[in-house]
Amino acid sequence: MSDNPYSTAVLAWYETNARDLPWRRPEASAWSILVSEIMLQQTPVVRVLPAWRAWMERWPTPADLAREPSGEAVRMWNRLGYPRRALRLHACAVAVTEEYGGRVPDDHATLLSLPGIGAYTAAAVASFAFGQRHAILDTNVRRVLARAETGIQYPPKTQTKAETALAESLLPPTPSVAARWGVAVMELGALVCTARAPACADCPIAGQCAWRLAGKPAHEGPPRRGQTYAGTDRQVRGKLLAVLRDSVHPVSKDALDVVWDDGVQRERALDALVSDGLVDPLDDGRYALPG
DNA sequence: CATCCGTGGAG
DNA sequence: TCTCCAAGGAT
Repeated sequence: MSDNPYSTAVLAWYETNARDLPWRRPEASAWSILVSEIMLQQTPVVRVLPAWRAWMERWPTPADLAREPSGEAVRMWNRLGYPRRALRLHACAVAVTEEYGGRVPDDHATLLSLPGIGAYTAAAVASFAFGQRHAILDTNVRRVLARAETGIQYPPKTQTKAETALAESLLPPTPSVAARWGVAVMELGALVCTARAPACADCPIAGQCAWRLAGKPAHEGPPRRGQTYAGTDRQVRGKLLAVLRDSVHPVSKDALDVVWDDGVQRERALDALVSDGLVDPLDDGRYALPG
């Protein structure tokens, strides 16, 4: 096994162009890296930065977070989106504190067993925090590999086994190099090989990119349609939760009812929030963030 | 495996 | 305005 054909160029590019993100600094704890990865799930770096700083200042260790009620995590999460992540991060803190002596586990399988941590995040923490050799396959890497290797503009909508195999085949043999490679390809996708307007002129592997060499053929097949948001239960959930987040005290049912006209949809959304553990229905008929 | 789960910014 | 997309995970 030897390093893949891109690694030297990509690693050199990363050396010069990497962003100075706080969770990449040498002094960043494994826990702070884990927190950043949860926050970064489907959320842009620029929005995570201030949230991560405030979060780590308030709760520097998993034990600090674990002794808070989960509702405080939901409140602190503010408007980062997908608030179930806050709940799972809190559950993660509890598990790390109670089952692993307050230390973030360093093996992939154990990380994978923690709440809110899937294949990508487990690999990311094992690689970025502990320098291990794991394939990093996030939306950025998928796009880079789709273009450079497969020669298509966009990766498939859902991740395939072929993509996983490809990412693993490109992994440099030495763990420390592999870890560096993973974050470097991700950064290349985030800064150069972007979804809308890739800056091929600035790309260190443009000369070896199958998609570019093929003349950048446009995406084939049906348009990659994302779900619409307006009018969905997600929007209603967001409005309901915002009321609770912004109130120090439990709120009356009336205070929740005003945020959405359609009563059927509103009740469905509220029930779902309760079911998810994001909202706590009190005995007196009011509602609060979970205690 | 397809769908659901928030939010905000860029083009 | 409207569409697309941003370090995914759980079911």
